[in-house]
Amino acid sequence: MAKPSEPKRKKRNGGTTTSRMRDVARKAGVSVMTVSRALNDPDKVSKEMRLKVRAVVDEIGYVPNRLARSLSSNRSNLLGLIVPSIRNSLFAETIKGISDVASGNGYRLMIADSGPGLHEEEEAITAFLQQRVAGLVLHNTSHTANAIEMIGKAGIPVVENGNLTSTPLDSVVSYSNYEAARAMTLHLARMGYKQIAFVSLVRRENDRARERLRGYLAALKELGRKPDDALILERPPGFSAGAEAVMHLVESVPQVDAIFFAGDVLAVGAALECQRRGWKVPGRVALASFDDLDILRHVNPPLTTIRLPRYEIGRRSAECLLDRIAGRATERVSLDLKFEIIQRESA
Amino acid sequence: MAKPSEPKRKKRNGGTTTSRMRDVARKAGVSVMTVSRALNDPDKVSKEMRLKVRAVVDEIGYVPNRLARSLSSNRSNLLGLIVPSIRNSLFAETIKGISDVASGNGYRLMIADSGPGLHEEEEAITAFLQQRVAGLVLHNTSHTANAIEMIGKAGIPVVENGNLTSTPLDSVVSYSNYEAARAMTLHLARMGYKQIAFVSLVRRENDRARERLRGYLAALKELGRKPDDALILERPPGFSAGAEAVMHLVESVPQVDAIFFAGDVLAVGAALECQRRGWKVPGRVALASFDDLDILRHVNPPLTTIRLPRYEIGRRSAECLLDRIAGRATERVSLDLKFEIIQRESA
DNA sequence: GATTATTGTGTTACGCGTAACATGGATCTG
DNA sequence: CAGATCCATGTTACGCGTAACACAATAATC
Repeated sequence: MAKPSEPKRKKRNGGTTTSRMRDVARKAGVSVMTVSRALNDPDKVSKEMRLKVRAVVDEIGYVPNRLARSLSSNRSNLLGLIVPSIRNSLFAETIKGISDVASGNGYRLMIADSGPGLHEEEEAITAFLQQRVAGLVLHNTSHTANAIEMIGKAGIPVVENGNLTSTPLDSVVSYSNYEAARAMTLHLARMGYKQIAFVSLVRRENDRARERLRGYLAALKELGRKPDDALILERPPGFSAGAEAVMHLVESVPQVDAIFFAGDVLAVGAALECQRRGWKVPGRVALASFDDLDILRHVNPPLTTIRLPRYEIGRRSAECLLDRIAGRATERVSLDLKFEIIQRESA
Repeated sequence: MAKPSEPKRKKRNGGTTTSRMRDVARKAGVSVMTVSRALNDPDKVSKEMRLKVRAVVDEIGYVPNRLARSLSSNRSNLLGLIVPSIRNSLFAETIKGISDVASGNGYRLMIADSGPGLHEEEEAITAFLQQRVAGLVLHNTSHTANAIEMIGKAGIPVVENGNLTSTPLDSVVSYSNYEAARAMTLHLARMGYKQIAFVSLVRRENDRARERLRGYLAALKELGRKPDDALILERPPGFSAGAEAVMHLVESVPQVDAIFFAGDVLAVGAALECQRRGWKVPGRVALASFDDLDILRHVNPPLTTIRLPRYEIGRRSAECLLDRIAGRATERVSLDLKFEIIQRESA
């Protein structure tokens, strides 16, 4: 009987008092452990216990505390995702893929926008490790030394998915930017284009853009053509930059007959600009794009592009992470989800 | 001397061992409390302590455990955001606004995609409350009864930002979908259009779309016009649906002279479709859009639309939340960030 | 029917930090 | 110089759960 009276709680913020597992236990007349089991491992308790506990939980509106659970069990249900730009709709598909798998398995997704910089990525990684995420998805495939070390120490699985890097931190689920750019360049050459320009995002600190340029250059080499600096541009993201780039190229290098926009929505901006000016595509200049944006099919003419399995990349990345977290898989994965050239009318 | 030997740790997952504050304390020859203070409240410790602790932290690569901190202090640094569709680029700006403010203040953002359903939103809310988020941003302004009750019990600040609802759960930072749709409809009427069609997303479970329809109908009423069911459509999101809608309207109701696309990228799809078919815009039919997508400026002709302060909504939502969390503000906020009609060539 | 497994529940000891209070010395105060 | 005040640090007691083990009651085994 002389049960030591409940220790008073450390402190509580003002009015509202969230109920604890202990409150459920008391009300149901069982131990907290039984409540814990009834909620998280129902097979371990008898049916009547399960029902009684559930009833009390519903009655008092108990919301389990994941923080405490994670701390105690040393397992969190958080996944971290870091993308260079949340604004960029290209990532939306991948995010959705990750999000679907995560929430379908009881995991929650934290998203950080690192901007283009590696240092900001490191900060985001630090923050996520502090939250003790169970796994990380990184879009970048290059990182600061510090970031690499921290991730190594943390011992959590990581999937990179911006490029099929040959030197992943851990696992990689992606496609080859190099091969894709190379394939498109060769494709354009096969279509008969002689002067193929290449426009990408700014390549500094952007390994995808660099890989694409490598692929373009490799294709030129295979074709026995010399790269021409005047045909290689980099531009900030956005429609306007694409519009500007096509104007610039057509005017400054009149013999250009095809432009390969290797990133962002540049190609769309270019296509719309051509249309506005009444330039025939591909008559005046052919256009090709890199990303499988829905809108590419709807502009006039529809744009030749590369279809990338972005949703699938998200899905498989998350699955890979969860497999590793659950211990179902222990090997690093290097998964090439390929790409596909979609031939439409613009080139 | 007879210090009771370190209790062995409960359990550790295999190889990697994350260091604890205790390890830092031992190595620095101070108490854990001093370490805690040196890291979180530097003014409370002497300069030499601060430096010594920092040095040890760097040396052993200690990563503070936010889970433990949050649990112990009863304060988390997590914000939850629930949007109907992560895929939809409209939300990207708002997400960025929230994300910028959050990470600038040491908060982390968890994002859930609820889909169009209220029930899924409730699930996401539950999950976030389990993580003990410090605040919530909801795009929806209608919720299940259960969700409302849970949020009430949790006692955390909430900002809704999809519509300037007059019956917010707590605070609201948004614009009036009703007023915006009404204003655009009146604007189109002033431009001389007589038969103005209205196309929105599916209105069931989408209060924004319903509000916009209300605004459209209110404007018609003010104009002394009778709504015509044949001129009111709902469509799924996407370019194709917009393209289909414009064709459908022009063919089934030949006298239509303007179409107000009140949602998603429908208007863009419609504009591109008109262009493909060589229909003059606004000659054959005028087009107007609801959202301030960058691309609207680039299609031909540029689309008349409504500019919404989406980034600002995100930013102010997050600020409002943080003010409430920090106790800097205790009052509910109802902030109307307005909208602006952008007159371009399509109408 | 005694012995061994199985099942259901409770007990104890943490997980990793922070709040609140305690302590000892330096500084101020009149 | 006694007493009040401050400052830097330590001690204790939790926050809210789970892991691991203990234990009693039931079921399976021969």
